[in-house]
Amino acid sequence: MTEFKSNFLNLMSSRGYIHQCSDEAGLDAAATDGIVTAYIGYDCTAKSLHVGNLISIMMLRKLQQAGGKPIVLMGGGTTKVGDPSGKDESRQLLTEDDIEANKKSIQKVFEKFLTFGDGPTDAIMLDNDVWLSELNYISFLRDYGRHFSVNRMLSFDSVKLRLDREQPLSFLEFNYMILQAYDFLELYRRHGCTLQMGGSDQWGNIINGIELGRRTDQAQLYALTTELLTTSSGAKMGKTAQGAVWLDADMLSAWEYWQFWRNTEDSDVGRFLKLFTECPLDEVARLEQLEGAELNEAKKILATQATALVHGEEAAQDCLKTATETFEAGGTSQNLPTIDMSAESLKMGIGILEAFVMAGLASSNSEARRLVQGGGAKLNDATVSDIKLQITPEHAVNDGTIKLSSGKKKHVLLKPV
RNA sequence: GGAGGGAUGCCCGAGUGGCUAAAGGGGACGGGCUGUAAACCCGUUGGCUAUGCCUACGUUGGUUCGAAUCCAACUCCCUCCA
Repeated sequence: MTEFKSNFLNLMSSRGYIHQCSDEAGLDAAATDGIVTAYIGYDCTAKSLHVGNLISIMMLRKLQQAGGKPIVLMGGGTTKVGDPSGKDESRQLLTEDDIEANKKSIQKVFEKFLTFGDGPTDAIMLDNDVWLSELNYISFLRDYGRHFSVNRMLSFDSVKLRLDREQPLSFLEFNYMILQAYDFLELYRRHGCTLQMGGSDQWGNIINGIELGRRTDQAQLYALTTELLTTSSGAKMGKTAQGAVWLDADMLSAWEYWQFWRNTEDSDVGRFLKLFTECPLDEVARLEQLEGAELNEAKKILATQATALVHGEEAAQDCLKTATETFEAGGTSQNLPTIDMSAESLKMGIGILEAFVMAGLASSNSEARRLVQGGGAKLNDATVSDIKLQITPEHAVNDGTIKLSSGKKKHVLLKPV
């Protein structure tokens, strides 16, 4: 590991964020001499960011901790174009209304990680739609288009991938990298932003921005990327059965979020503690050394700290408590996800299959039936063997709730009201 | 505008008249082993008021006792030419 002079790069390096840097020495010097202003751009393609975006959010947080100024750039404009990087086919174009709604919803997350304000190192949030939608086609081409060589653009991975696979790449998407390069220049001019960070898939786009800045403004800009995050077994981070691991509590509960981290693979624990928690490095080193089942302690710390950042300390502690009660004491915690049901219909008797669907543990009666037949369905911790079983008020235990489980990990309480 | 190729289940992909709710793989879910891990092994994987019924191979019609498979028109996509 290289030793840096600046707090910023030392922090980034020691916690494993750095994959590639365009000019380590130059950036190190800049970060030592003054406040570095850096930005990361976020697409507005979904209502919430997910775990895959988390590493970059953490980078902005670390930047601020190390005395830099973070800029969160919402891609209100670039989302209208669509980033071809890493996708082998075009996405459906989103409407402007959708983009606007997504943008509003995404913004909330950042307030948990960054301090916004007017001070020199306070974070600011911008939307590139402000300048991109103002552009005049001809003058833009003459002022900036001439700095881009199509020959070179064709060699970029994001483009090459499509061409090699003979997948379509529209001219619209082809322009994405130019717009992203222009963003960097615009942020340099408006806010003195000299560093763009992002995942390694953004490297080409970032370098384009650096080049453009040098050619038009003789600016010295920098790129810093992280490894694209995968688990040790190679799976992309952030995808689970239900879909992405969202950061928004409305889309994924704190409990599920905690469980996601709790189920981290052994070999990822140390790496994730460094990237996704504020756990001191010597403590991480100690936790990493744990063997076998003891490593579960480290996973709980990982889960609780990571959850605290997104959902708050209190929610994280609740999750830890719930998990301990449920998995270690083998009991039933009242903090498990609870679904209300009608007490009236319970009196009439509710079919076990219907109950599993109601609890969200199965998407159809047939799926619930298969779950029962496969021996994975439990009612109050007892395996259900009869698909015709009727649930009645007599099944309500522990405070009048009924516990349904799918497999060992997923539990839901039904509460008659 | 011309010539050719394509559209199949969550995804990839086989299937060219009945044996097809549709091979195979991936993913996912459940079980086993374990530590709420990984790897590995086994099972499941359209829906329903269920020994039956309904829906489904781009859309709409047609041929046929019978169509994912044959025919026609249409929609969308790709490649090459202009």
